[in-house]
Amino acid sequence: MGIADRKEREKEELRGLILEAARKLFLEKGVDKTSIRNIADKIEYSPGIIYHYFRDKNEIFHALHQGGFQALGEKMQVLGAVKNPMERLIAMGSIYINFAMENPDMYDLMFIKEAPIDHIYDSEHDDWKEGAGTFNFLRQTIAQCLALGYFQGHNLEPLSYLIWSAVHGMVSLSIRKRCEVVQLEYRETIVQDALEEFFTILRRL
Amino acid sequence: MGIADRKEREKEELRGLILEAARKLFLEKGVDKTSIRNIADKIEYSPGIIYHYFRDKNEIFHALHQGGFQALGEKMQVLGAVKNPMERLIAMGSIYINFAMENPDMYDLMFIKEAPIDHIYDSEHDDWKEGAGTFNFLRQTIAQCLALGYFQGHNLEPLSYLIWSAVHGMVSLSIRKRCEVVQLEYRETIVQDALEEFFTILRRL
DNA sequence: TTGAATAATTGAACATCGTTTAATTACATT
DNA sequence: AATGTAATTAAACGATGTTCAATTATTCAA
Repeated sequence: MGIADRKEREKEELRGLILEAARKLFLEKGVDKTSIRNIADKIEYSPGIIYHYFRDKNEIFHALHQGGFQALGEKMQVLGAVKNPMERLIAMGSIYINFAMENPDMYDLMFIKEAPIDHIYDSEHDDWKEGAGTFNFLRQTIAQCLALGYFQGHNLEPLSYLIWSAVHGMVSLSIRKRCEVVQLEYRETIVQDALEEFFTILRRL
Repeated sequence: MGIADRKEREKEELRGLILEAARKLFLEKGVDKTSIRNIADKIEYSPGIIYHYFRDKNEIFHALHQGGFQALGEKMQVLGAVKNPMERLIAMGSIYINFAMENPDMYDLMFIKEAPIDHIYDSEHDDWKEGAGTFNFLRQTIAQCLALGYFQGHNLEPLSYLIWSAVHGMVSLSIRKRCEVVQLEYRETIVQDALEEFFTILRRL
């Protein structure tokens, strides 16, 4: 049935339009200030139509946050060239932090916001695939570090979580504007500087 | 003027009632699901009255979040007894994490949510006093560690931010439900275990 | 080509939200 | 008791996410 196919294609097309409009508005104004009616206005459809393509607002931003993981994953590609796992771990930290600081709204959506993670708990398979992939990559690299004798006396899983926590902490405190507590002369570069401290520590372990 | 005094007292009393009702609802349901009308219902007044005591919803939760810092500060009191700054730093980490895990909604309000920090930027003195006090205490302790020869080759301000980031990262990832990426057998105790890893690292520096 | 069936799309409505304001009630003072 | 002031309310405004009956567009069979 060629007609059914075209229908299918058109349906996908509108879905894409919705996502694209949502993405633009989201990057301009953030999740909370992007309303269903905003999106509908942008694509020149009525608000109701959106609910024929997405269960709710959360599902739209879940789809967008997948795009964020795609982008982060692509940035991580270059790490394939770094053979030494310790160097790779350090490069990974830099890429992660850069991504977060360059795309604060997207990072917020991916790692800080309650949405779109809420959505996952209601759906059938309630694991967070996007995050799991990224964390697996981190864990693998750290496992290789351990195998080479780095981080002696440390345990893989908690150490991985700690390292993730450290970089996440730096950027999330910055993104959520808790950095005014840092002395003025350090404030602007505090995330980068703290990251350097962290690298120094990791290299000594 | 005794009457004016009583008026003043009654006004304070109602303000207290609003805050108390807001606090209860907030601890039950979180910030977002606590509405002005909910609070008004609880104290059996009309919603409008709240705006004679608080500029907006944000100001109410700013007041509540101050209470959170008070509570955290009180828990930190015991640290006065710990003379060695390194031990004190470690104890501080435990208290911080315990507070966060025992009062996740309050921690969220204090360190993760956009509100009530937004509110501060609009007000005249745009610094975050509550957070600054806590961070100062951390910085002081780390400064004493440095003075005793710990953490050689590290810089006070970035190191302080890093240490804060690490503990904040652990609890905030947990509170915002990013822990499903951790392997199941470690998941339940991952924050405590990662904290132990962190202590091990700090002690070796 | 026409009529019936199916799908896509809309517009209006619902409940809720934070917030504002004019009107009303309660109270203190003269 | 009348007046003036402060406390309180009810109603409204413009949003929000979401649902649903009604409408329009499209496809299929006769």
